Amino acid sequence: METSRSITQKIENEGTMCPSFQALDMVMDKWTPKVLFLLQDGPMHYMQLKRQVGGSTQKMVTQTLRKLEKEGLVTRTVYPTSPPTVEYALTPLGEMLQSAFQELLQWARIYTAQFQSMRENDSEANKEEDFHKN
Amino acid sequence: METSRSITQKIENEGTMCPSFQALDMVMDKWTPKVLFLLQDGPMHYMQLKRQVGGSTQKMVTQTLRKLEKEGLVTRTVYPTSPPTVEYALTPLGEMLQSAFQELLQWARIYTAQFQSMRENDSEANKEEDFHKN
DNA sequence: CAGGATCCTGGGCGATACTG
DNA sequence: CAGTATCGCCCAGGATCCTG
Repeated sequence: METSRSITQKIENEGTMCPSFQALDMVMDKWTPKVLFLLQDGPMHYMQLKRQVGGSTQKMVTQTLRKLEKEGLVTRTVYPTSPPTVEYALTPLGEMLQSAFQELLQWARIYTAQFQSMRENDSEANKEEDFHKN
Repeated sequence: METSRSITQKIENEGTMCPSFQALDMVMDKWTPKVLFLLQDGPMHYMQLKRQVGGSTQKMVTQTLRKLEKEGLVTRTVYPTSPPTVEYALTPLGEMLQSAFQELLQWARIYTAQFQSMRENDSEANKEEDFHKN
C-alpha cells in the first residue's frame, strides 16, 4: 500500500485505476435501463419509445437516446418520410449491456418477491391472491 | 400527471417492469456498486471500506451502507472494542445483487476495451464521420 | 474509529413552449 | 412526428464540523 501522499488527496488513481466503474456510471442513469429494455425486442420509433417508457418526459427520452447513441449503444436511423420517422435500435454493444441489465432485473424481481412475502406474512399468510410469476 | 390519455397506456410487461425497475432504481445510485464490489471478498471494516471505495466521502459511504442495510443487502455488526469497530458484510440477497453487478462490470470492461482499440485504430471504413461538434 | 448533523452547490430531471 | 430551447425545482452528493 502507499503511504499518505498529499493532504489534498487528489484522487487520480480512481480515474485511471477503475475505468470500468466510470463506464458503469455512464450507463447508470435513471432511464437508460428502461430504454435498453424496450429496445431489446427490436427497433422502435421515437414515439413508441416515449410512450412505453412511461413516467418519463420527452426531454429525458431524447437525452437518454442521444447519449446512448454517442456512446455507441444505440443507432439512430432517420427515414425521410412525409412525417419524419426516426428509428432506434441496439448495437451489439448495446445488446450486451441490455443482457447485463437483464441480470439486475432478474435480481430485482427476486428481491421484490422477497419483500412482498415478508410484508404479507403476518396478516394473512395463506391468502389466495394472485401471485404474479415474473 | 395522469390524464385520460394515460389510461390507454397498456404496458404488456406491466407486471415485470414497474416494481422491478423500482427496486432497480433503489440500487442504482453512485456508490452502491462499488461498495458491493468491495464487500464481495468478505466483511470489511468501515475504514477499509471508506478508504478503498476511493473518491467518495464519509457521508456517502455511511449513507450507502445504511441504505443497503435497511434494504437487507448488507449486515452491520458492531464489536464493542475499545475503539469501536463495525464490520459490514453482504447478505445472500446482497451477494446476488453483487453477482448481477458483476455482469455490468464485465460489460464495462469490454466496452472500455472497445473504445481503446477504436482510438488506436480509427481507420473505420464503415463509420461516416461526425463524431464531435454537433 | 465510526458516523451524526449541517450547509451548500451542481445538475438531473420535469414542465412548458416552439420548430421543421 | 421528432425533436430543440428554456426555466426552475429539488435533491443526490460533496465539504466541513462535531460526538461517543
